[in-house]
Amino acid sequence: MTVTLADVAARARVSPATVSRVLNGNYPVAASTRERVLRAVDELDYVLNGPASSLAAATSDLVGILVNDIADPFFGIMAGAAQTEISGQEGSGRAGGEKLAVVCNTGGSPGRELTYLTLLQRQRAAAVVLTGGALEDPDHIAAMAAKLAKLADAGTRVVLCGRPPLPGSEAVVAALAFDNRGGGRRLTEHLLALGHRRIGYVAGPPERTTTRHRLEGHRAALAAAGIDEDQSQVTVHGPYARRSGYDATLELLRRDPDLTAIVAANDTVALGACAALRDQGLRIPEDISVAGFDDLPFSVDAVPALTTVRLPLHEAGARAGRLAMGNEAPPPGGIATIGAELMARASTAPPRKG
Amino acid sequence: MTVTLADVAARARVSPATVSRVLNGNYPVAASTRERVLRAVDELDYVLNGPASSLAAATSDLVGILVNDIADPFFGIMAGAAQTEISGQEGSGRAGGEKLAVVCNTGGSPGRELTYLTLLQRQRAAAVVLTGGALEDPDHIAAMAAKLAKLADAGTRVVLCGRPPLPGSEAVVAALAFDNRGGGRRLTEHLLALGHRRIGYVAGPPERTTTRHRLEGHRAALAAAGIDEDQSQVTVHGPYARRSGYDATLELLRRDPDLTAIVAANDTVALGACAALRDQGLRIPEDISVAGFDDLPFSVDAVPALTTVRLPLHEAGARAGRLAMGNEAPPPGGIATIGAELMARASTAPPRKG
DNA sequence: CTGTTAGCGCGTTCAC
DNA sequence: GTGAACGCGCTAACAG
Repeated sequence: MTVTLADVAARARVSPATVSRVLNGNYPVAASTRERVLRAVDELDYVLNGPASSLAAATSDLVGILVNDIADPFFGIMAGAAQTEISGQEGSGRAGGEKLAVVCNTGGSPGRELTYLTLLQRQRAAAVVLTGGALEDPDHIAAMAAKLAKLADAGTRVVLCGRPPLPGSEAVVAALAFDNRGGGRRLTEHLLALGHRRIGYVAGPPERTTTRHRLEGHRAALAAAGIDEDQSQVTVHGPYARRSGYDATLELLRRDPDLTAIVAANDTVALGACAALRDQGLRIPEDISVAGFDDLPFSVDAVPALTTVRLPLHEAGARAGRLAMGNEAPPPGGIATIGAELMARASTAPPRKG
Repeated sequence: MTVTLADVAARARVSPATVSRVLNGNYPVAASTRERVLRAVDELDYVLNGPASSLAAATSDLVGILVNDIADPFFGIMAGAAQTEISGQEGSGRAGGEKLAVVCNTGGSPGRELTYLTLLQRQRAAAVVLTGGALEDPDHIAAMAAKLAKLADAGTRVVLCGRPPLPGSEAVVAALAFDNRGGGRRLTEHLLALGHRRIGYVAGPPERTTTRHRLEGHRAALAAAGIDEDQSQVTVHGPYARRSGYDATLELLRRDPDLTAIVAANDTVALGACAALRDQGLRIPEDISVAGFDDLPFSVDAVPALTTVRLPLHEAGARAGRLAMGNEAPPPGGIATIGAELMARASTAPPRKG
């Protein structure tokens, strides 16, 4: 039924071992033999049996990329860059020694995250890239650290991209962490410099590193400016979604109608915030300023163009891909912090005098 | 080093076969035995060897989802829905009989598309879902048809989602095609009803089914309204990207400054078009109307809100996932057309008199 | 309900 | 430079 290595060997009048050698290209083979084998492969339309070769070699060419939300370009950009770096730019359809780079959508669920890791472990994946913020629940952290240690132990390269180093797991090849705290601080400093004092904050889901770090940066800037009031009144948490920005903004306005600026957990949330403000008849930035985070492609096209913090998602993803392939030396200590740059645009302006 | 089925069997004082049976849950096993085995699995932290079991069973739990651009929510939404349907909503980290749903980013390259299919074939994937428009190059169509036939032959379920049925391949379980032609026609009819007569069109890349069908719908509406001039003057092709919409719009304005409306290949392109128009000092929709396609989440938040055509991406992806799992009966003839609904919003209005 | 026996298809020592 | 033999870890018949 299905053609095997032995069939190819018979047709090429060589031994199975030789066929294996030309296919893997790791041993010297006479040019004439190699050609004969390749021809037989073509004529028979032979496709290597992945499971069999993985079993025999005790490794596979699978590389998993985990994302929290595949419908969010934040993850799509990183994953795409990593995948390109791993699978190679072009493809002939032949499929030589390529890796199979593959993205897995956890939906932000810790259970699914662990399940995917187990599934990848089961496949003896060559590498795993974890993108985006992590959940800070102690149980989950412990479970993740244990799982990653086991993966690393089995020879799987583990790379973190846009995620802070996991406490208690030195099993990781490299962690590329975004400077969310610094970015958050600079963004709020920008607002403070414009003269804002009453700033609402639409935060991401609690217990996520990304959420916490951005919020900490925000509050650090406020504290440095001598704004010491309790911020919990003007902070609302919610998922990283447009809808959340919309609802939270209405809530913030209800709590404090005198806010002169709103900082959102990310650009998507900021867009929802803008919609809510418009629906309330408020003009941006004349009546109220808005800022986001990430600088996703659509942010520059928003009206008004969104002030935000740029994260080099593409570069980070590509670098993670290279690290996963072993094509780049890990940073010193295995940890690199990736800068976050303020992009001041039209959605922020000085508050109204009055 | 790594613990195997035999280790578990020894610890549970049963035969390897029994362990296999409780793990796969396909044979009756005494409750007491099953519990003993499960405990041993836990104590030993055993993880099934995927390649070995795939080899023995001649099937795998891998399901591939191919997308043209993972950074584009159009694909992200479909892929996410399909993946959820396949992998299940929740996850305990245990990984029982779950499938490993996995998305592969072709970047729109035919070579990479074939490479990924070969890689999935090599893994003996349980199913493959192809999303989005297809390339119309005859060679590529033939190669794809052959490849899909071979996959189907090897027991892999093939499902098309948002892609028209492949001519010459009846190997496909089901094809869910979007009504791009109908949607395109209704959109342009809407513009015509508003009074527009000079309409520019920013098309997608040539030789893509999606591009062609949307354009055909557009032109069908024009023809039905008696507008028979050569449309090639007011049509510009480009990738499905923001930048393309920007550049193409400038080009269209140069060719015909009297355009009263611009139809874009999709919402992302439409956003770029809007940016270009604003940069030219034109107001939307007072000076010129703009329309997109897909109704991605951000489109309703654009300013002004974007008139577009809604595609039920989530539903289509979920259905494709169910079809891939064999959890839903294929439509009659294996082909279903999915409706596209006009969403008339603020970015379109009657043209200026004068 | 459970143990025994064979392979699944390939990579990898060894010899030659 | 090439072939022969063995085993990777598991599932699928068969018994019993």
